[in-house]
Amino acid sequence: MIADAVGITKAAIYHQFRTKSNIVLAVTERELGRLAPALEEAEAHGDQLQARDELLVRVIDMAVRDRRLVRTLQFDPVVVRLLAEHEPFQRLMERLYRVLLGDTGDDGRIEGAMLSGAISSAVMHPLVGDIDDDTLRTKLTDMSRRLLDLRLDGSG
Amino acid sequence: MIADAVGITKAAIYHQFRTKSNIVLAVTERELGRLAPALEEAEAHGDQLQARDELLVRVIDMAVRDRRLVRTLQFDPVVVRLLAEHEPFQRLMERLYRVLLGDTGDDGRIEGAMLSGAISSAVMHPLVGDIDDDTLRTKLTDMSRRLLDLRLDGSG
Amino acid sequence: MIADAVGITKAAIYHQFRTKSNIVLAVTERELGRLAPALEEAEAHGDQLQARDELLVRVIDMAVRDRRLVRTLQFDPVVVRLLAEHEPFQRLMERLYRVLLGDTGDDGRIEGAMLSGAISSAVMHPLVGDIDDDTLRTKLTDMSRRLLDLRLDGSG
Amino acid sequence: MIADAVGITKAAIYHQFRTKSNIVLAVTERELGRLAPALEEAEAHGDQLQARDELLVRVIDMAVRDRRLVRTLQFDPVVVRLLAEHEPFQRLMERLYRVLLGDTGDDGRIEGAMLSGAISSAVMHPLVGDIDDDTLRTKLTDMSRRLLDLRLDGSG
DNA sequence: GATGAATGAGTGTTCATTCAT
DNA sequence: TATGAATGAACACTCATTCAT
Repeated sequence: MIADAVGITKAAIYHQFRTKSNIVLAVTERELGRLAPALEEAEAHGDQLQARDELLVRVIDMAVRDRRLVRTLQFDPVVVRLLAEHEPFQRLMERLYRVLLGDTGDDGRIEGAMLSGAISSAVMHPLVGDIDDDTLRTKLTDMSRRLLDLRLDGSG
Repeated sequence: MIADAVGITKAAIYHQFRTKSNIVLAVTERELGRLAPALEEAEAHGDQLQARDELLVRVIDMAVRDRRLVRTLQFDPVVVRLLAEHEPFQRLMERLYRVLLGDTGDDGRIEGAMLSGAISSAVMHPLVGDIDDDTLRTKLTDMSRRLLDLRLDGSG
Repeated sequence: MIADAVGITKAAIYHQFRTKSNIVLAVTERELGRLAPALEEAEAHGDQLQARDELLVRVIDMAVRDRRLVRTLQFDPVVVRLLAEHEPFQRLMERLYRVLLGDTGDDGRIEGAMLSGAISSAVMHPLVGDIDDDTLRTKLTDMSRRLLDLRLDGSG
Repeated sequence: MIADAVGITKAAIYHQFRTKSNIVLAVTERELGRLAPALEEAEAHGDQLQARDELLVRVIDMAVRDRRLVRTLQFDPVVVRLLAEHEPFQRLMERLYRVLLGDTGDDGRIEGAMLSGAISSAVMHPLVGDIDDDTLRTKLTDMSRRLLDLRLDGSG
């Protein structure tokens, strides 16, 4: 499917990436890399709510825009297992969760999983196709804030 | 895979279930059927928060106990498509969401998707294996309540 | 399929007929046995055209009435091979052809095959479904006579 | 079976032909394509008996040479159904019958079915194996002419 | 750097048959 | 007599991967 979509032969792909895993890792790295600036910014500004919220918005934005990518990263069993064993990816996710959840220790794992599961499930839901991107983004941000108990009542 | 795991021949499975779909539906029906009593109870007691919360607790309980089932129902692409076309299952899920989310109209779809995505992702997360069931249940209930804005502060 | 159609279990059938071949042979014998009287009559009256024609009419009649049986006997590869190895069936067919074709020696084989092939193909043709039985019978008799060069111009 | 017979793997076949249908269609097209010149010639020379007879001879020739092909095209239930739904094949057969039978309207269907059934049954008959190709061809041509009432008594 | 051809291992499914009860 | 459960062997088809060119 990948080869067909790209318009070259399977063998050509195997020339570039020795295995399917490599393709997955390459794509994942490239896409998640786009979150890096916002992540670094947030890490620099430590505990400020606004920085965390900013990052959350970016994550949701990416999920809403690249629904198919999200579906694959989150739900394709082969991909999931692969990424779970790929340290660089795991480190990135840990940093992401630490910032978003405010350094909640080991429990962060659960909250992180819930957050990403919630967002991914929402954007890939078949019936969500009708909803326009803006409404979806707003709704998702709203609920994610609630899930994270991220209250932006004036302060920052 | 199923046949190998069970230790019988493929043909023996096909003797019991005429198609793979039938296997999936049989398992799903059996497991989700267990939620029926709590669901009916909640529906009978209408808008009471306590009934909704009770149902939420049951759902989380089931997810924590049967992690692999949840993973399959929620994420296996074949299973997901099959269930999406199976009316009885769809009706059950709709009833479930209507009670849990308090009849929030069309938006309920997003919230429902987020809730189930959050719970499923949490229980199937590879790193959640270390966490004991009780902690996981508590944490999940807590966050789900927040996500649903289900506040049980005295009234019911 | 047979078991379902008859409304009993496969195992019950295997109790009566030890193999599928036996079922086929039993059915074939029963159905083709119905041609026996006309065949014996024709054999008794030797070279008379009328007797041969009478038999031809019976054969076509049976083919038109029992289209599905004909299709199976003539075209199901398993059945064909089975019957080709079953002496009693072969003997019956030989007698049939000898009478119909007027003892044409070894060449009778070809003519016999052509005759039965022609009739069977005609009755099982998908587009022949629209044609009413009488028209079909007439047409078939007509053409079969031509094929056999069976001219009934007054004499007998 | 095909893969085993050819001595390569099943997957190799699927590399060349995406489905079994494709194999069937490819073979059919290649073989029946050989009749095209004679068919066009006959169509050009309209109602002349000689052109029709020439085509008949070609058809019989092909059937005698490629007995196994004929058996499959005519009698394999899967192949038959497939070809019945393949328009190009249906169009070719219609043209063939129209020329051979002299445009006999709807009745042509029965005659066409009888002709092809007769020829196919003859060449695939197990006991016809002993008869040499020339004798078979002659006999078949002779009887087919009779069936079609194609008398070549001088005129053309 | 790319291609076409091939492969092993699997998946979903059917079918003729067997066997303990 | 009949049944339910099981089986081996096949079949149509897919997928990740390899390799000679």
